[in-house]
Amino acid sequence: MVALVDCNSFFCSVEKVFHPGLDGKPVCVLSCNDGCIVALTPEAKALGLRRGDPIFKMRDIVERNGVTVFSTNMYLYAAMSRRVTNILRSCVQRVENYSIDESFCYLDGYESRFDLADYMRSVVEKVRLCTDIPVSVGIAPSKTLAKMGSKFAKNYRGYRSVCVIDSDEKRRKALGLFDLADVWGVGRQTLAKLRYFGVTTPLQFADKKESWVRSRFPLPTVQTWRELNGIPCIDTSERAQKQTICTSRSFGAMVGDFTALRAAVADFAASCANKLRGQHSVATAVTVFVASNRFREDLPQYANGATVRLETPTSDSIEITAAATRALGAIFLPGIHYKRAGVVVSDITDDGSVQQNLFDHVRNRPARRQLMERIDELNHRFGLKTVRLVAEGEQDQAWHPKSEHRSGNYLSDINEILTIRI
DNA sequence: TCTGGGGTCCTAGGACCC
DNA sequence: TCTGGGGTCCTAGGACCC
Repeated sequence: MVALVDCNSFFCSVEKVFHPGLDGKPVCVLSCNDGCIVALTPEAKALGLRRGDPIFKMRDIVERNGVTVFSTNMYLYAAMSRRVTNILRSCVQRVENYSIDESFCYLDGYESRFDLADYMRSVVEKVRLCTDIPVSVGIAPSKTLAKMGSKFAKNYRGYRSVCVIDSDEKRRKALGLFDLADVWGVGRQTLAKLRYFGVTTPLQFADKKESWVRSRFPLPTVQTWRELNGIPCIDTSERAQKQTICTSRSFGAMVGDFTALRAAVADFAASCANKLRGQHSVATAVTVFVASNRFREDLPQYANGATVRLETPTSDSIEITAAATRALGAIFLPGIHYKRAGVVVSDITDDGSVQQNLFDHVRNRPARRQLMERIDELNHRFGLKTVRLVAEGEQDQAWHPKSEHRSGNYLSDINEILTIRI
């Protein structure tokens, strides 16, 4: 049996930990650039707000009902996520952190010693006690069923935060009640195709013959079918290294000037290089993409991308930024109001197995590597971008995303630690 | 005025090999 | 009359996830 532990309205729950008094109140967390709603409490949902709504269109509802709005603060959420995962690891031998707010706990061997529901309820209690984050748990023979269980646990108080699907009867009952669109692995396209074939509930889908599914759907959908029938077959183990790394942003204000756009791209490129070093990788391809504001029909539209290949795989900020700047030069058009840009590094390999290049234009790689290490150390100690390339420009630029309601980095920055007045 | 960011995996089709 | 069979690798795009 496997348990899926899911944090309820995670980003909002984190904000509520540090803003007591918001319990039972409508709270929203926004996307980068204060654009859309990405997380909201049930109270906010009840007002008609939805995940994905642009916040400027919802100003009326927000102001009339006193909805508390936060800018996204990923450092804070990531720090809290690590705390939750650590507690799970202290309770269950094998824990796989699946996303920032979800972990799978493998319960093999636990059923002989514990009642699984009781045991996981004690884990929920421990998480609550140590972090004040509410979580919901689904326990089932497969991950897809466990995820389904966690949704039942979240939506019905009777389960007391833990829903177990451990018999065929419970499985069929759950499949009959659950919304097909909410099944893990069923997206918009698959949903439409299933409906076309007359399948409207997870139960109808699970009751099809495997051969019927195989002949009409791609492999991932077949796996979902197996999982719904209680046969575990989805592997969620994390890769040691990411295969592509991307840094992209929408701009706080539109950018028309090449120098300003170049500064943004340099900033993203340096960030990609930093992420590469963080996982001890090097990349061979650097892609830059830019786009105008697709919502402004009154302005000329433009979107393009270009890839530069490097002769020697690298994680050096200077090289990657230079490559990104070249790629940008190839696609930059004057007269466009750019709203978004990004850098992707790909063709990633381990930094311990780099093929040397006889004609390498970088004369002293070991020294450059040390330079990057020193920069990373300084930035870790004194804050991100304390030491940066001149190409990245000043730290206060028009393109920087808006973040007008950000709470402090209470868990990671001594200067932003919570102040309590007694 | 204002609309997110970062990933993985699968598949079909083309290029190429003998 | 009649025009093969079997494979690999790469890439772009689609679908899905959080």
